[in-house]
Amino acid sequence: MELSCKSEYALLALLELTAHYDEGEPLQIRQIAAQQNIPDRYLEQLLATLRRAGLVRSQRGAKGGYLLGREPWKITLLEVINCIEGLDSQPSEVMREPKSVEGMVVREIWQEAGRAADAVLQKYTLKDLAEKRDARRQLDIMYYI
Amino acid sequence: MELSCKSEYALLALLELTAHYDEGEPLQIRQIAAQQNIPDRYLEQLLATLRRAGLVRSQRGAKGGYLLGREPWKITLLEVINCIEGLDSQPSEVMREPKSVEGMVVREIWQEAGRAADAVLQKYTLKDLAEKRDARRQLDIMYYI
DNA sequence: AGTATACCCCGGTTCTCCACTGGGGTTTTG
DNA sequence: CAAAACCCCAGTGGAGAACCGGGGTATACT
Repeated sequence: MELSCKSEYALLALLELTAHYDEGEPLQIRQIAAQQNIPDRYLEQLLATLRRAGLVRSQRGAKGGYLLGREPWKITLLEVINCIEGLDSQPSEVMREPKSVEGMVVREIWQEAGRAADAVLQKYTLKDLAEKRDARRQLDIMYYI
Repeated sequence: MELSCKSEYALLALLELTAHYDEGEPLQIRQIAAQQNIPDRYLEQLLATLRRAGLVRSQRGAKGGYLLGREPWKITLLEVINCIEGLDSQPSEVMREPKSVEGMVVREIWQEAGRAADAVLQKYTLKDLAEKRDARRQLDIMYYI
């Protein structure tokens, strides 16, 4: 399980949108990028991908920005990484055909392992992640005292 | 879960060694490479790595070659991929520190997903893989008739 | 002994992909 | 109408994967 920079940035950005979900006002790319230490021009591309998948909504023009496309407890981590990592990694898997029986069997095991990992990512939502973060923050304060 | 070329080659080679495990005579790189369509000079490097980890034994000189280091049912797929993929991928994970609380939480979830995938790879041994291959071969024959 | 056949070690090369940057648009608010 | 934001497309630099090659060393067979 490799966590690509892309996926991490996307999750951090969505987590930031989750934190401000109740306010109902859009968050700007600049603010998200500054808060999470993400290159803003790069984040722009990721948000565009997330928008096409409906995970975020955008509001154009001055005072514009981004909002979550759905409630935070209805967006799973699996959706996010499938959206971000999905399109370009699938053709590379398809193009190299297993060509031998051994290859087929190996692939099947790999798919089983992948499904096991996906199951974990599917049971967590953005809300879960935000709650975990809050709990972690409380812990940090206690240790500080 | 990406299956790298390296890992697949290593598994196919070990599977070939498993098939000839009872004979007790070493298999040469050339034979393995030809049988599984692997570039032989590349396979050489992978076998060297597997040898340093004790997963295979080598016999030098004429009539030399490679043998499994242990019984096929005592080698798990997880060991193999950790051996092959392990050393160079870990420093890249360590070097980028999470730096934010959000980053930490995301990493933890990712590790949980990784452990779920590893659990699958750990429950399969080379013997299991060889049996799966044989069962698949039988199926192919039945469909052919 | 000598030679052919294997493994062994180290380095280089090519190619692809990721992370990132930049230039120009278009839409909306004030 | 101008500033602020999103939008689209294209390019670049570096790292790593896949692969190739040269030269060495150990061992079996004759």
